[in-house]
Amino acid sequence: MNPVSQPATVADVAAAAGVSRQTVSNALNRPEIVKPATLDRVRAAVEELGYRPHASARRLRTRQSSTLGVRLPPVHGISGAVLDRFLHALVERADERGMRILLFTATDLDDELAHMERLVEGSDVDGFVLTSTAHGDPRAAWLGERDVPFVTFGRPWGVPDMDDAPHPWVDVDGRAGLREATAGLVARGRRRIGFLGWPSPSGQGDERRLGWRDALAAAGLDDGAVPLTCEDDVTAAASAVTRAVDDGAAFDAVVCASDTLALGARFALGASVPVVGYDDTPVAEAVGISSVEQPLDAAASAAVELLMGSGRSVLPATTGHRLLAPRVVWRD
Amino acid sequence: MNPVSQPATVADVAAAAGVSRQTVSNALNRPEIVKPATLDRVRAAVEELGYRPHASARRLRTRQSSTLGVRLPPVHGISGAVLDRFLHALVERADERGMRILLFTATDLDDELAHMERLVEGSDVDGFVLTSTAHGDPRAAWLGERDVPFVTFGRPWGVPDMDDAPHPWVDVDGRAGLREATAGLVARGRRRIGFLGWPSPSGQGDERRLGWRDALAAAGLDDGAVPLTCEDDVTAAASAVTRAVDDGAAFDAVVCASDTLALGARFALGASVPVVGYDDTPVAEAVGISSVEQPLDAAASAAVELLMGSGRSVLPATTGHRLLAPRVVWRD
DNA sequence: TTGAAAGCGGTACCAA
DNA sequence: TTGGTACCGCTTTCAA
Repeated sequence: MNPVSQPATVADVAAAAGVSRQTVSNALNRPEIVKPATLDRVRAAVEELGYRPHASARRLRTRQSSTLGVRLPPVHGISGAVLDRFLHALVERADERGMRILLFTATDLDDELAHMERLVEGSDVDGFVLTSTAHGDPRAAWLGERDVPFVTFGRPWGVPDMDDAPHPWVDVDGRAGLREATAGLVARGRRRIGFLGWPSPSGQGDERRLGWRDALAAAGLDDGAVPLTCEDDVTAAASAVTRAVDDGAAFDAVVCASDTLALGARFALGASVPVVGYDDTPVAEAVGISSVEQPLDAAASAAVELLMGSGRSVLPATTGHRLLAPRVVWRD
Repeated sequence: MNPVSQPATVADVAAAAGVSRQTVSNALNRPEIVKPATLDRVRAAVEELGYRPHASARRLRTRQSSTLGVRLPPVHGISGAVLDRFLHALVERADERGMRILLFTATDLDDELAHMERLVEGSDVDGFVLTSTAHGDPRAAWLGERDVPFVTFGRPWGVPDMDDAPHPWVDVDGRAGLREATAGLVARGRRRIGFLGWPSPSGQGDERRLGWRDALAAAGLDDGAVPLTCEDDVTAAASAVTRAVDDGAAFDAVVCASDTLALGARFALGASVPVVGYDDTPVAEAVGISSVEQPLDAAASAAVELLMGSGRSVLPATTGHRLLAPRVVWRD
């Protein structure tokens, strides 16, 4: 294998193996229809010449890009690591199926649509993995009209029946996560467990609050429990908690809708009052705050599965969804 | 423009405009050699048919993938946001030059080489942007041997003369950053400014420590100033600082090699002693710690420029480098 | 099971 | 300035 010469083509391999180009192609793509002896010869030639199929040539012919488009969202804040880890897992899971991840960015929804249009019409991608969708998301409509396969990481908040959503989605069950977190605190002897979340309406935030309520109700502790809310900001969170305490609230634990909020709560309450955050970001780990960890690897797997079934190419637009259970990482 | 019919090809456009396929191609790629009237007809036809060039077909013919490969590094703790923001900027800057970013992951260096080999040999990428290189990095050698263009974000630590490195690189001048941070503290009246960094040898860490020393020396404050070191971990950092204080150190400020360390220092010293971190991660912002911010957008621009010059295609392996000055984000 | 030929959608080259 | 033709590397179709 000579690293400096021209890359080998099927023709070179065919010549070396003493077969036709077609047989080489078959040997690579449908080995079961090629006679074993021939297969061996071809494989030896491939090895010897260091042959690799030319991706663009194959894509031109097969009309498949074997590529998924993913938008890299603009801001990230403290929870940016979540998308990061999801993306990492996605690249790996996609790679296992012979798919690659192409990134794009956009300044706003219009710009994003324009980018997606370019990618689709240039046959650069076979589909998309979108993050965070809201009701009436124009991207979903646009893709749906054109039968471009896609899956969202995040429920399509606002559709009447999420079990019958217009497109496939994967999400993490934040309600279950906060239920588990709250129940865990109850099991640790806590009785006055507060919740700090975002102002309603907020799809994920409201779900998480419900999980807290579920657990309180199950433990018979929900008398007069009032959720606190503030923007997703450490300082705002600390103020909100401090204010509540000044007003007479006596928390012996707080569960939060995010690690940002949890960090604020921790600052307000000190280390003696356990706090549970959400997303298990590096900050939570660094500071020693318990947190609800999203199963991002499983989410990536599910996204790929919804898009590709069990095969190696993207299926025509499908439906279906997966709601994955997170787990609490305790750091007590 | 009918969204459901088959995508238009050059032949369709040519027929509609009453010209040859070649003229269509020229109109798109070298409009200056086409007669204005013809150009208009072609453009009208393109518009009407909603024509988009097929990216793979073009790439097959031109033998350019117009794609750069970027490895998504595995985990990245609290400073993961840095790479995230760099990546975001890179996608944007690359897009402006008609380049796209393809991601790959790898479990270790061997795996990474294998991935890179696949991408290069399948003509999937024209080059790479690598993050964090060390002396004798096998990737650099491998790419160099094959004349695959690449640029690293991070200096090639360990080469004898970085101004004459074997490959182009972009980096941020951490020494200047810590110099500025330390000088800023001096200007704010601080006199006993400590440094908390990583154990030597550490390319970036050692540079940052030098910046601290530079500023102390310039202010005549370097008598007996001893740097503290520990692993990049909040708890370890807090312990290291606490231990130093117990041993008699009387810091009235501390500059750190990372936000992680800064967070630990803040925990150990409280908010009354100013602390400066590095990377300006969301955590620093959230907690209100000053921090040295890397100019990631400029770094991405520089990376693209080193790879592509001012044109729209990747140049053959070049050399050259850019050392960018960071700035301190003060949060006092 | 293997081979020959056609074509995927563009662009390079050269002649008109 | 424009058009004709070959051809990039691969896979599909059809015949042998």
